[in-house]
Amino acid sequence: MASKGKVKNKIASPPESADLQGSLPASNQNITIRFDSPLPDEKPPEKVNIRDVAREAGVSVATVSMVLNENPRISRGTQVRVQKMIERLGYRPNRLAQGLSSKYTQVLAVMLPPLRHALADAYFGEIISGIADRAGKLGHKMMIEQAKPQFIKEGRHIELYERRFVDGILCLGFNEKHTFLADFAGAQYPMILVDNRFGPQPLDYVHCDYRLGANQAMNCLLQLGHRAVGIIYAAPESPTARDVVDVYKSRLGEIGATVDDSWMADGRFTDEGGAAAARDLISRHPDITALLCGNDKMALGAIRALSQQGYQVPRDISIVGFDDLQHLAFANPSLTTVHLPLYELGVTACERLIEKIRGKVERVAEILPTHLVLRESTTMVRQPN
Amino acid sequence: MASKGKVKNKIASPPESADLQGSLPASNQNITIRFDSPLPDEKPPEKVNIRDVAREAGVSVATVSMVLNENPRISRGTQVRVQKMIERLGYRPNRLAQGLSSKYTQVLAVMLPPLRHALADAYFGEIISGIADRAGKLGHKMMIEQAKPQFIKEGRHIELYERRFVDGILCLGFNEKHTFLADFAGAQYPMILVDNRFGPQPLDYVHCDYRLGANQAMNCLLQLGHRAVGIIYAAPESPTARDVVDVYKSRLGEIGATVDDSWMADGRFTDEGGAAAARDLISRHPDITALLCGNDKMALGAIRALSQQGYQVPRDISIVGFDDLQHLAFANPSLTTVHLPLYELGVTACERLIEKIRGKVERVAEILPTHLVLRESTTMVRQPN
DNA sequence: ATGAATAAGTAAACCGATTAACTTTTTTCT
DNA sequence: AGAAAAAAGTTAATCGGTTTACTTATTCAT
Repeated sequence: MASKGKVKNKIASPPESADLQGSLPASNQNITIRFDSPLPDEKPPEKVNIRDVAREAGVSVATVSMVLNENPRISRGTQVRVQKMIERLGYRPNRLAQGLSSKYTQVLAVMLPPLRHALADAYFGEIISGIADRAGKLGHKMMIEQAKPQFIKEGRHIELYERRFVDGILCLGFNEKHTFLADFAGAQYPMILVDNRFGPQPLDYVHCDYRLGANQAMNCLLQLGHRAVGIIYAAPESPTARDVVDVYKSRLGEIGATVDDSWMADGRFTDEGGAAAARDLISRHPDITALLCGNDKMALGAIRALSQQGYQVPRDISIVGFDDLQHLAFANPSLTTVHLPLYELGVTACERLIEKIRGKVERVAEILPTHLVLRESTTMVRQPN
Repeated sequence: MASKGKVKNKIASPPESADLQGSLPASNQNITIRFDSPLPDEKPPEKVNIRDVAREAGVSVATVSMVLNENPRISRGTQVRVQKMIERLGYRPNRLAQGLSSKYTQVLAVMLPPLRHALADAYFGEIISGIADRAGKLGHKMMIEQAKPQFIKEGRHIELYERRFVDGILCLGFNEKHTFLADFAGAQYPMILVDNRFGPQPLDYVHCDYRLGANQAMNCLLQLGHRAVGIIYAAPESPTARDVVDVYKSRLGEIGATVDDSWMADGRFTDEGGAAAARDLISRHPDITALLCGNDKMALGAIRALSQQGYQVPRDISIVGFDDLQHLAFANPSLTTVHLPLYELGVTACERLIEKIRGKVERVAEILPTHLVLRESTTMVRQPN
């Protein structure tokens, strides 16, 4: 039993790794030079292929291949012998050849919307980290694509499969406005929509429980006595974003608070959008006491805008965000926010995608729980004196 | 596409349709749908390969291949005829096969340090955006790898080439402490170090002109009358980071200002690191009037720490950063900073790498100019009254 | 005219794996 | 003991391109 410590998939938590000691790959230690080679073995850049291994090990090419793929048809003895030779020769199977003759490329693509800073975004970054880690662990590589209009128009997203660049795609940051997603409907090509659903077609998805999150946020605000609560939302084309608005409305409705569009403003997911939305809301409702924000960036923008107008957070207005981005934990005031398990979301989406690739047929529709992180940007409503 | 009428297979779909879909690849002839669909948009999932194209176009496989590769040996007439057939059949060359028989995979890797949020970092994001855009334009795909210690230890960075995953690698965010970089020295495998140099070996690199940037920053501060200037640096193992410190020291030295280690603090490139460093410096030198920061994040941390201690920026202390990250232009106060052409850096690095891949041998050692962006975090030194 | 050079294609050998079908040996079952 | 089944390999076809060497038809220069 070559117990390779095959760790079964747990949803791992983010690694701490900061220290990187690039130790030189000390070339295989078992070099055991028998004859007196005066020169320390220079490296002949001869690329060794599967045939070389087969010849040296005295078996057929097929056997080597089967050893490589851990085919149980090979006996333990041969397995070990061939493995030894593989290491001795430093053989690395050519992935192009493997992909050509097998069904899989072992590559996934992460598709991002064509936003200017999608690649620098903490929200995406967190999800992608999860994807990258799990993909690596499962022996897959990860490509990044941005779905520019031109790219889609030319059908390059489908080309990704057809030309055998990738086995599957994870789509981040899209919504129902992105109609090209329907191209993935036939189950023809493995794709998983991450952190959203898609109404028009039953696509596979994994997303955070925005309804739960919204409830947690509203629980918090309501328990603190807030009744005049505004919302800064974004992307009404996004089902998960609508979930938040729905919950917001119904929770306020339940307690008989007025809730109409004048309490809602679109912050377009951005910093400045959030700021503008906050200014809007405060001017329409000077008596507003709390703000629910669709993401942390907008929450931050709102806080900034409000404090520039002389309001203090949380004394005058409480703010709750969504995301729980790391670097905002240190903001001032630090942000009360709904924690989205973004890293785990990436991990899960990646796992499901690979299962799909391997042939699993069940529909993927998974929803991960959120929780509220209470920090400084919320407090009890001020009693009107 | 237009008519969404026909809902695709629900679980319980009529046997008839299931039958039609599921089986018999036998008659790949047009299954002329008699319904009201005017265009028999048959979607034969038959994968068409180069042989099919050759047969249909009445030429040899070699000719098709040459058309694909725009080989001038093919006459204009044939070229057009074959191209037409390629489009008619919707042929897409299999990249694995292309890679296997040609020298190139058309894939690049971006290697990042194993920092927890490397993928969510605005600095990396900006560079990667440039890389992605240019790579796409030049017909290359982009992979992302994080150089975890284990990854390096197992020699997987070299494996990337040996197994033909990629043609070349761009290394971001590494410094001289990352000794594995020496593995790329032999010019054996195309690699370009981005935004740094590497002392121990003559590696190819492209980086921003940190010396110029530091001079621009110091010009600004000195012209504003500052003499008591501290510096928050990071990663002394990084040549470009040392450039900044060098310039800082020599510029202050020139005007006879005292400059020793007590004016310098390591902010580890992070927000909190910058804050801690600022607190340190201010306690050691309460009379400090300006702070040069190695990046925007540390500058922001410093501003926050200082204002928490009752100092006002820029009234009491001027701050200059490095990077010019987009989302910081809206900070309060907005940050005076040295603009690094990160997007262009990515573009350039990508171009150089692809040239290397194509066989160019000259050493790559390019340095891109910076400029100062004057905003609100700097002002004239207060006259000691 | 005529041999040489050029243009435009083609045939076939690769590239380096996987895998279906088959063979040979060893076990198992009755 | 003898037939059937399982175990452990091997052979050869295949994946889908690129590229070298070779062929044939033209064009060119003298």
